[in-house]
Amino acid sequence: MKTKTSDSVEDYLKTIYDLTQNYGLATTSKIAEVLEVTPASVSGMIKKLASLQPALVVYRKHRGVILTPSGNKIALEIIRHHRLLELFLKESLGFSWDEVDEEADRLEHVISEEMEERIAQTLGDPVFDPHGDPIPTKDLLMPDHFFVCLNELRPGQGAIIRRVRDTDPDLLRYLSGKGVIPDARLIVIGYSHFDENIELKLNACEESVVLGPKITRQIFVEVLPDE
Amino acid sequence: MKTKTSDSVEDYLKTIYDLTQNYGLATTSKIAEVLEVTPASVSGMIKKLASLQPALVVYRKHRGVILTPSGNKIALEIIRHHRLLELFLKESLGFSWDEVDEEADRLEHVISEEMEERIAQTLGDPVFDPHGDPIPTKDLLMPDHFFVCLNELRPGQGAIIRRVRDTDPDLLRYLSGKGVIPDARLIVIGYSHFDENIELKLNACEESVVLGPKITRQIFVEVLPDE
DNA sequence: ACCCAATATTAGGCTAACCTAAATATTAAT
DNA sequence: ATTAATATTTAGGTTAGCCTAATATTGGGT
Ligand SMILES: [Mn+2]
Ligand SMILES: [Mn+2]
Ligand SMILES: [Mn+2]
Ligand SMILES: [Mn+2]
Repeated sequence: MKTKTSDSVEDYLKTIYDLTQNYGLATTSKIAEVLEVTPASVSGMIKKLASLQPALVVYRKHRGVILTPSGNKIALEIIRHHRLLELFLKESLGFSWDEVDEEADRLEHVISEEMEERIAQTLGDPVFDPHGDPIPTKDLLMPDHFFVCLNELRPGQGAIIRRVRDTDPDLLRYLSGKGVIPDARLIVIGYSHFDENIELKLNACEESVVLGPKITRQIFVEVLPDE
Repeated sequence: MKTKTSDSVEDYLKTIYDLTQNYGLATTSKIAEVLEVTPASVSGMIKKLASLQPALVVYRKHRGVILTPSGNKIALEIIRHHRLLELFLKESLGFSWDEVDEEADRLEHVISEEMEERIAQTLGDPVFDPHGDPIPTKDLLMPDHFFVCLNELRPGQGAIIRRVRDTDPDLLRYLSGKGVIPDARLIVIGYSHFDENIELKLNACEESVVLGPKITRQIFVEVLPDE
């Protein structure tokens, strides 16, 4: 009887998956930063993950780490739990999109496959979480998504917001206060190459909004064809 | 910043609470049996709980253990989580009453007070869990309940099933198969003092049911006045 | 090509929660 | 009151996951 992987191991694998997607590689210090542990702890855990039977990561010292198929599978299981839970907390219990990440981070490790399945059914097998991140399918395939980063748009271009990075709850609250949320339609009306500020007009609001590059790099959109 | 009590400590306190209610005292070996650890482990944990600041239990060696007010409070918090979760899993996600205990045993440690509150609201501040156990109120008062054990009833007496001990999922499945579930109305039609079997007729069913004392001691009812 | 700052690893330790085996206390039966 | 059976505690040890401090590697700037 194979014993469940620990919460810690699951968090490491999930983090390695995310960093690999978003930065190309997962380094010791990035993992440490995300998980709020010391780099020394990460070195130790990585060594362990690499020497498990079967190995969950491939490790080349000082070169960072990548997931093996086994590690990838566990990561996707946890990410599916996490994103389904986020949506469930929002849709069924009325949480707001800035609160769900923290709660899902704890719940993701303890729900059964049975509960995962019932949540997915209740929500109608959803494809995106509240931040626009894709939810891996039941057989653990990550849906493709080809969104453009908002900081690449220029005046005249129209778009629909599809995804906002979910790492900072304060930013999420700030953005929803301005109507910058998934599915919002917008048109870019200004850009300054000095500070990379982008000014945009949301369909739903009167006022225009100016966002700096620190923010626009966290937002991803579907670009609309010219009218 | 006081750090959260561990899952383990929470399970010990919950178990001590339950044993104290149901048996009058919580002994080392009973705790060990419920938590599926060795008595030696329980001795160690109890010693620790008693020496915490503030103490969570009062411990007299070889005499068992009782909760302090602090320990009681934590136990009731976890029991409130557990029972709200059981009902939520049944009502909102379609779990059956024999599945909810196991799932709630894991979830009870990780839900936030915010989530507890939202679940309670969604369910309309319920008073009983799916097995008829009372749910502590938000300010951690355990509602009184005065039910009679089914094994004390005799032919001619009518009753409504109010509570079934939730310790054995197989028994719960067996009983719901026969219609023996909370809120079912029944009348006792037979009793044998040789084997303490009780025969009863449920309003909802044609057939009568015979239950042995091992079962009737797990079932609690509200006795109806004579007609 | 070399050096240094940034990154990463190793060495050594700690704590929580468990275990087994040995010792001891309690209780029930004579 | 003794003793045997049962219940409990103590002693000693393991494992996972973290920490700090010391050491080693890497890679960019000169
Ligand atoms: Mn997590
Ligand atoms: Mn998300
Ligand atoms: Mn539990
Ligand atoms: Mn219950």
